[in-house]
Formats: sequence, structure tokens, C-alpha cells
Amino acid sequence: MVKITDVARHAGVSPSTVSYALSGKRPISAETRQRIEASIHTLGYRPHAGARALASSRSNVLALVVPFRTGMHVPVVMQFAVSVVTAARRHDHDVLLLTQEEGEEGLRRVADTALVDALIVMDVQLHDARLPLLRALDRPSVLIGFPAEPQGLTCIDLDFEAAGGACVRHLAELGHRCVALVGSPPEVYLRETGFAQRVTRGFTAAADERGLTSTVHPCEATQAAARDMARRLLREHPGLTGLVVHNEPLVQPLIDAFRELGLRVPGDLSVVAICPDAQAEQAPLPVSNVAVPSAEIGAEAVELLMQKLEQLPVPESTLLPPRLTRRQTTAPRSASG
Amino acid sequence: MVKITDVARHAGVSPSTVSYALSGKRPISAETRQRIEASIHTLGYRPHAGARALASSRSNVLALVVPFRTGMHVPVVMQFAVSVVTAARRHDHDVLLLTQEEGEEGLRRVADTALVDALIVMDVQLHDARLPLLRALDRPSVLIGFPAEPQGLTCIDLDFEAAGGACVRHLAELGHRCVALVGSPPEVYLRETGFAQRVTRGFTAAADERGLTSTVHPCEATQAAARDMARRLLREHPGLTGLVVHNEPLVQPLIDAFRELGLRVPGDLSVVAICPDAQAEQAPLPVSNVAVPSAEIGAEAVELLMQKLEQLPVPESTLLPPRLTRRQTTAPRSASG
DNA sequence: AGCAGTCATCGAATCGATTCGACGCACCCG
DNA sequence: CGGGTGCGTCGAATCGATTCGATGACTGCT
Repeated sequence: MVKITDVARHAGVSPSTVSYALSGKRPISAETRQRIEASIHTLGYRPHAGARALASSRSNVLALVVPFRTGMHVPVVMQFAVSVVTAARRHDHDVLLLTQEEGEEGLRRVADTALVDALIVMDVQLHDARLPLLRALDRPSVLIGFPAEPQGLTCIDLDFEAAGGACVRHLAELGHRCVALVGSPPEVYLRETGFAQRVTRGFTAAADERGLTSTVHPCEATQAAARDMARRLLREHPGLTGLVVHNEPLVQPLIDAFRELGLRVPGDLSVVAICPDAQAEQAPLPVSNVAVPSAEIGAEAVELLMQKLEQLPVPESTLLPPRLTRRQTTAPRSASG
Repeated sequence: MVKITDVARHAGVSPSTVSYALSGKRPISAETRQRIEASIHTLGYRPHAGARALASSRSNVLALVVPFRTGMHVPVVMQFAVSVVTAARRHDHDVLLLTQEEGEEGLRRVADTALVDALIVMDVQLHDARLPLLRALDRPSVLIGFPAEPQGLTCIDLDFEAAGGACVRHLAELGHRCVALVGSPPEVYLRETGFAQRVTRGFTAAADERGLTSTVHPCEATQAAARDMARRLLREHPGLTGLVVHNEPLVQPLIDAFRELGLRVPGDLSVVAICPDAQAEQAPLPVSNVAVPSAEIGAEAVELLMQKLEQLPVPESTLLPPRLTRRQTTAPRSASG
């Protein structure tokens, strides 16, 4: 394996000069730099990651903790992970994958062994057991999602409260007066993952503000549950003409279920989902939606981390504004509706 | 940060003794070992990953290259990644996440910088551009999927050919005489990802062997495509009573489409899928399936890598035998069928 | 001409482990 | 009672970079 002293010898300079040429931390004349670059190229030199980490106390690796429990939509997680890796590479960093299962011990381990420089934690609970640890750690971190008390942390997420509100306002502007929210499975609420509650709050607040009748319904992510839910909503809320769905795998099954019950979408029932754009676009009838911008969140989380690694100040909380795209599942309330 | 010399001083031994106590590479008396362990615990010592990597030329990190293109079913990839991480942790290794996008350069980078000890590459093509590199690399690797010429590599996957055959035999044993395979989207075949072709081969061979009428149909993974496909199959193959689906997101849409066309499943049409058990179980009507055992493959891939890291011989190819579970979508051919 | 001030480069220390060879001690056997 | 055999431990070299202080050459100013 060719090392920095080999390059130095080949280029007729000292190892430190090679290092500085590479890092740019001290000025190097254009001439020597070129000679060094040529040597690096012909010798095929690659700095040894471990040696570099040891000497610089920077591993250039980020940890990414992914959830794998029920209730999180898998494609969203994956999309997110990919965008984190891509963004990290732009900053010359790599990404170490940790599972939620490893818990606090896993976080502590990769941080204390200096395996990673910083951490990104997904699926943060309102009262997450890892919060004290993350606060105490000497390494910067960014949380995806908001705990009950984000003080002293750096958090980022879609503004789910605003998203809930945006859906309701969209429906309200189309003339709908009675709306319902079909949300995540009950266990997600029990687990106190913030985003479920936040959607609910935004939904309800906007409905109240506009004087709409509104109800909220957690729902399992199965076709059977979707059918039951559709039937129940029709029975209990005969005036219902606007539906907000915040449960990715349920969007299509719910629409199908209502159709089977004889409703036209969007003719009799308008549906807005909170889901990734890709999903909304690819549906048989493209679904009006507020985007869940996993890729943006991931990329922005990495940017925040990079700022923190450079000791720059970053906002404690970053809420991405919701972006609603009207497609084909929402329409003005019909006279009959 | 507490280091090994601190531990050594605290325990009244030399640093090398601490190292040996930790690694077990030389015998250490029970007494000193306990003293050292106590010191480690009270001081909260964690060996520095970079220093360790430098000295031992082992980073204890594996690279995992994940695809993110269309055609790969996302939950399968995710499940796989999680199982790799879990298995790696059992061997005291961590996992670095790379995207396909990084390509050969990415592989070369993490290998040459000694950032990782070994690599796992998913979604291998029949004529994958990365094969020469993987063969030349000084670091061991395991491929998920089979290239055209696996010589000199280590490959593992579900035995898709046997899986295709198993589906056909299951249908044949239930009395079906005319079967069809609905496969991956056309681009997957064009891309020459081995598994699509292998399913086809096994499917066709088994059908020929049993004297069944059989046809093969690549299909896009959209509801609309599913409906079209169902209509077309009914029209072109009126005697069709057995269907094999090798396209995860299409399983349920296809079943729904046939139902809408008036067929009963499994009364008029038996359906076997090649898909994860979790998906098969959770369907409204549980689907008879050959399991795509992502978790097993991931875990086994890690085991193979660990063997290779210890210079132990491993088989060039590992084909996991298919496991077919009969659930509720397959039934004997009815008299009328 | 002399001095201050850059600019580019070098040399040596350092990061925190692992590993190899050597050494001392106890024990066993002849 | 002496010489081998192990076992347990130590000391020093090593891994391959980064970084700090120092040095030399050159510039510009007076």
C-alpha cells in the first residue's frame, strides 16, 4: 500500500507538504502542488482512513440511526437514508448505519470510540430515552422529528402541524364543510411519536378556525382496516365530503374502499394525503397531497450537521413548510355533496 | 478522552497487557484480567477506532452497497440492510452504507483507504461493471445475486430458478394445467438482473417437464398495468387457472384486478407469489408464496464475509432453497376451471 | 543596504492503539 | 539440582497520517 511518504519522496517534498497540499490548510505553490498531484496520480495514493482519523481526530463518518418498527413507512426511511448518504458524500463524509435496536449503547459506542464525528437520529419520540445522552455527547447530532423539549438539541422535520392545517384549508377553499382525518395506527399515537399528534393538532385547529366539522381516526395499515374505516365514516358522518389521510400505505386502499361503497372520488369525496410526492404521482388517480420531503429533510439534516461540525451556530429547530400539490382527488364540493 | 495507557496505569500493568486482555490474543491471568476490566469500567475506557484500525489494519467495518433504482422492492432492500447490520454487530463489526450511485469509484475508495475490511454488494447484474474491480480488490466481498460468471467471487441468493419451479409444481400438484408468470418490469429484464431470468427459466422448465401450458409476462408495477395484464391474460389464455407473480407491489393489485373481472381467488384462479413472508401474511387474503428471505440472505452474507476475513474457504455460490408456504390463494383446480 | 513581513516548505512530535520479541518466574523432569 | 518448557507480562517499534513551530527565500519599504 502506497503511503504519504512514498508520495513525498516521489514528488521530492516532505510528507507534511503533501498533507498540506491535500488539505489546503496551508498555502502551497502551484508548481509543487501540481508535482504532488501528479505523484499521487501515478502512484495511486489513497490516504489511510484510520491514520487520518487518528491524527486529525476526525473520522469523516456520520452515524445514521434508522427505525425499523411498524408504523414507519419503509420507503420513506429508505429514501431518507439514501439522501443522507448522497448529501454526506458531497461533504466528503461517509455514513455508518445503525439500527434503532442498538439503542443508547450503540450511540454511545460509535461516539466514544470516535468511529463517527456526528449523528443523525430518526424517528424521535416525544420523550425519547436517548435525549439525555444526545445532549451529553461531545459529538454533534441532528434529530429527525421533534421531542417534547427540543431545547439544547437540533431538530428538523416537515412542519406536520402546518401540513394538517394546509390540507384542511385546501378542502375548505373547495367548499367542504365536514372533514375527517385518517391517521397513523393507534400504536404510533401511544408511542408518542410527535408527528402524528402534530398533524392532528393542525388539522383540528384549522377546522375549528374555519368552522368545519371534523373528526380524527387512527387506523391500522391494512386493507381490511381501510374498508372498515370507510364504512364507519360513511355511517357516522353522512355529510363527509373531505378526507385527509396521513398514513401512506392506506391512501389507495381507502380510496378504493370508498369507491366500492359507491362514492366517486373526487366527485363525492375529496381526498388529500400527506405522503411522498412519488407515491401521490404514481397512484392510478394521482392524489392531491402535502409532500413528505424525505430527501430534502435528509439533505438538510446533513447540512446542519456540517455546520455544527464547523462550530457554526444552527437553529434549534427547522420546520420545513408544507407544500400542497393539487392533483386529481380533490374537487369543489358538488351541489349534491 | 481516556486511553489505554490510562487504563494500564490505573490497573498497574503495561498497555500491551491491557490490549492482550481485551483481544485475548495472548493468555492473561484471571487476576490481572479482572483488575484490568475493573479499571476499564471505572474509567469508562473505549478504544479509539482510528488508532485501532491503524495499528491492526482492521477497521471492523463492512461496506454495504444498496441499490435504489426502480424495480427493486424497497422494503426488501431495507429488511436486508437491517439484517446485515444486526448480523455484523454480532461479530463486532459496523456497516457503512454506500449507494449504487457511487459506483466503482466508491467501492475502490472505501477499500483503498482501508475504511472498510470487506464489502457486500447488492443487486448484481449479469454483466456487472463492478465485477473486475471486486475480483481485483485486496478485500473480500460477497455479492447478493449472481452474475453470469461467478468464478472467483462469492455469491449468495435465493435459488430463484428453484423458486420458479416450486411455484409451478405446487400449482401442478393442485391440478392446474395452464399457468402464467407475471414478472418484473421489462427494464429489469433488459438490465439483465439475473434473478428475473432465473425465475423465468425455472418456471418454464418445470412447466415443460409437467406438460403444462405456460406463458411469461413482464409487467410494470402499477395498478393500471395490473388491470391491463389481468384482462389480457383472461382474453389470451381463457384456460388459465394458475398464476405465479414475481413482482412484489403487483401481487395485491393483480388479485384485485382478477376479482373485478369476476374471477374468484382461489376458486377460479390460484395465485402463488414470490415475495417476503411478511407481505404474504398481511394481505387481506393471505397469499401462498415462496419466501424471499432477505433477512436470512443478509445474515448469511455476513457470515460468509467473516469466514473470508479469517481466511477460511467459502463456497463460491450459495443458493438458498425456496420455501413455499401454502396459504389461502391456491386451491385445487375446480371441475369447471 | 537592512529590516520587517510573507510565503512556501521542512522536521519532528503526536494521535492511540497493536504486536513482536524478550524476559522472568515457576514448574516439571531427569 | 540443573536445564528445558510454558505462562504471563513488559518495552519498544510500528501503523500512516496531521499539525505545530521553525526555517529559509524573497519581497517591499525606507
